Amino acid sequence: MAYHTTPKMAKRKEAHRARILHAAIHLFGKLGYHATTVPRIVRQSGSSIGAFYFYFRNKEDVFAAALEAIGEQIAAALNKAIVAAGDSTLAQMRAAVKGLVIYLSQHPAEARVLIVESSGLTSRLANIRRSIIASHCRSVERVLASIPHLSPGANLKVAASCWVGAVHESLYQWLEAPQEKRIPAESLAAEIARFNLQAIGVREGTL
Amino acid sequence: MAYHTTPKMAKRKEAHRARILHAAIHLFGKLGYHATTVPRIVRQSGSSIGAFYFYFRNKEDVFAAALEAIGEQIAAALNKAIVAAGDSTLAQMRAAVKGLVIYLSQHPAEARVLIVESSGLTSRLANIRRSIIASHCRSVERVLASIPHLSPGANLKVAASCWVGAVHESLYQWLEAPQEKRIPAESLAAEIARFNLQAIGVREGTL
Amino acid sequence: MAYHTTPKMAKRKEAHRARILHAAIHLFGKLGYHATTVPRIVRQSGSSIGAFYFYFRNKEDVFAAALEAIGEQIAAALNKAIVAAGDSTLAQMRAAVKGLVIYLSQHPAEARVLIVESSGLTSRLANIRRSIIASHCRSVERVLASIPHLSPGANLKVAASCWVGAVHESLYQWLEAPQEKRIPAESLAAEIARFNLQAIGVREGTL
Amino acid sequence: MAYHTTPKMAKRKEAHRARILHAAIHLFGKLGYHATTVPRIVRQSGSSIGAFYFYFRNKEDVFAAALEAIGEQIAAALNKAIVAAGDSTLAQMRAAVKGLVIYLSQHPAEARVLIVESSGLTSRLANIRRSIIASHCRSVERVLASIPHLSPGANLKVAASCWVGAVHESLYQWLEAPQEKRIPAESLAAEIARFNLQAIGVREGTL
DNA sequence: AATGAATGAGACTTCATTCAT
DNA sequence: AATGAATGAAGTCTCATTCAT
Repeated sequence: MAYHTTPKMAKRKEAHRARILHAAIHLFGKLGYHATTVPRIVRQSGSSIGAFYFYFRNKEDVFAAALEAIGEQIAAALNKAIVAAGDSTLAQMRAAVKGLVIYLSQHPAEARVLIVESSGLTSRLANIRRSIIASHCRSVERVLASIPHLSPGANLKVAASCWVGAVHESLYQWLEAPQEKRIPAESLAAEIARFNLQAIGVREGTL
Repeated sequence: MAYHTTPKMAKRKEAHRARILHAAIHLFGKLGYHATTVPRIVRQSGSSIGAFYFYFRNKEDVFAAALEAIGEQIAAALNKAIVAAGDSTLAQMRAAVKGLVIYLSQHPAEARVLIVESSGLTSRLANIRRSIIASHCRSVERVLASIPHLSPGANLKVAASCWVGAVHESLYQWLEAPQEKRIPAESLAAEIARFNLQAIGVREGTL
Repeated sequence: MAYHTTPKMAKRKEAHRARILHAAIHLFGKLGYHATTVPRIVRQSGSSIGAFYFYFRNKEDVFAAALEAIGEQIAAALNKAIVAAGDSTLAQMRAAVKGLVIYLSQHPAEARVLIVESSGLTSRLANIRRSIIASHCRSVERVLASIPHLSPGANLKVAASCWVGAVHESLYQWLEAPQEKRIPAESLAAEIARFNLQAIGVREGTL
Repeated sequence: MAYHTTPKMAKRKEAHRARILHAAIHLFGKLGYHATTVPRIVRQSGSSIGAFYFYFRNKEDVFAAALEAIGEQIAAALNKAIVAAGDSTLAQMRAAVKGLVIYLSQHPAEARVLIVESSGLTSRLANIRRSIIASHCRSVERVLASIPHLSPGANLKVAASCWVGAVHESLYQWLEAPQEKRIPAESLAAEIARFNLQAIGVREGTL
């Protein structure tokens, strides 16, 4: 009766949890927090209500997990893009904007969860959202601080939030637009990068 | 037959409706759409459930009315600020950003309803929100188009959404911050204006 | 200030009441008791809620009035048909069945109110319905009693209710059928008359 | 994965559903559709609101289920009565009328639901009611068609609806009468049978 | 580890009726 | 006579969560 938790079982467990989480992100992105019901997540993931509450404390908990997973995925995507951009700070900044835009445009459910659906919920979720955004902002702020001559006297915190807001709102509108009216994700990324870089004093062509 | 609808009664009616709408905006801003229940709006406004449903078809309907009222108030505030700024296009742009930021910082409930709480709801509400934002974006776009030499080759639609996004996100974070950590609204406005103007090629000191 | 109730005013009053009652019958017949709301009756009749409650105590009251009016109209129609049929008892019976069927087929709203919609309501309304039906039954019973040799030993009360039930159910089904599937009202009347007359012992061709 | 739905549990489930349905029939018969509220069905059945909506989509749905259950019970009762009557068509017809009357007089709730309370509701319910009645009518029609010499030239559809209407209206009045005023159910059945058989040309004493 | 029947608080909404004008 | 704004009781239904199996 005293089972050992074999590695195989642990893997199955993890897979089951991941399946539920994945379905949840999909539905949260498509329907929003309130329209996504637990039974529906369960149906979509081919799991059961019991299993759902075994792996997650409650509905808020899956949303929190979803948000955190999205935050990590974005951080990873950004890192990869930045590393690939080489040593130039400006190239890295441009790569970061583009990396974020491209990643989110390719993962619309995740993008909607983060940008659209995570506002106006409980304070715990608001906190998680805020900490993800804040972490992005701090990254931007750090880089801005490393090239201080570009925008002397500016409040870097505000600049960083403007930077992030520009990315989010543009993406939001891009995601809401019908597929056939969208410009290519790459062009979108380039435009946003230009706007943000120029806003902090980088001239086109400069590096 | 119809001389029973006196002007005095019509005025009372309008006042009653406005009272409910006002309470609704207050609560939507404080609690969000879902946590704001009809009974609570009724209690807050000192009205009755019956009156609520006499003046509004349903909860979605008050939210729509709130959103539209906010859109109009903002448009009016912007207009006033722009007119007061004189004839210079740049002065007008700076005034517009400042006007919007100042207005929303002084009406936090309205700001939260528009920026934070109006996402992730029904598609009807998403449409109303979108049309308000789109109207702001078009205003920005129009002005950007009037000074084309500043940012040659840029996609004005994207630039406009970046511009609006920068305002919203900064304000969002400002509103979420505890009162004692906030910088003055005027400084916030100035910083955002600087970011946005520089992003479209306007150097500090230029006019 | 002390107005006299002139005859002209009394007539107007009566007309107003009749207009409401007529609209009510129309709607009760089309939608049933519960789906027919007071505001809808008011709108349909071009009256006002206040006027409605001036002329009728409440909703049940209009339904009662409708039922009574229908009862009277039917009684009148029957009388007319019977008188027109001459002195023969059998001819009168046949005329009565036909008169009822024809009348109701030409007044479908009234027919539905009486046959379909007046069941399953309050006990007061059930009583009114019952008394109308009972009055029909008594008429039938009386005639049956006047030709006792035809069905010796039969319980006339039961026979009368069978007779009335035959008329109602056939009409009900006729009314529910789509227009294009209906046989002519005259044929329907003739068939029902034959069924009922034969049931009490009258051979086809006999008079 | 699915070995958790044991037969024992399935049986409990079915019993729970049946308990609710039974309580619903009882109340619909006593109070009618509209006066029967879901909370009341729940209280009567010792169940819970949640369970109610687990087993039935909504109130209309229980009524539909009730109507269908009643239709099946009646069909079964009729079948039994007819089989017990032997091979003679006339004996079968008499047995059918008696079987129906006796069954309904012994199940007054079911009788009221079918005859009294199922009119004037939603179109879905009207359809179910109609299909039950139509099935009775078709049975009658079929038998009538098998003895065509008795009523030459008659419209069998109309005759069948008269036949069924006679049964229903008599029973309706019998059920509405206070217990002490009722004639025995057997007498009622005999009288109705006589009326109906004679209506289609069967003389008393003939077989 | 897994299942899904069961619960009930609480949301939204309707509509008959009243009453100040 | 007439109006229609105002009321609130009461109804239907959803859904996150628990717990016996």
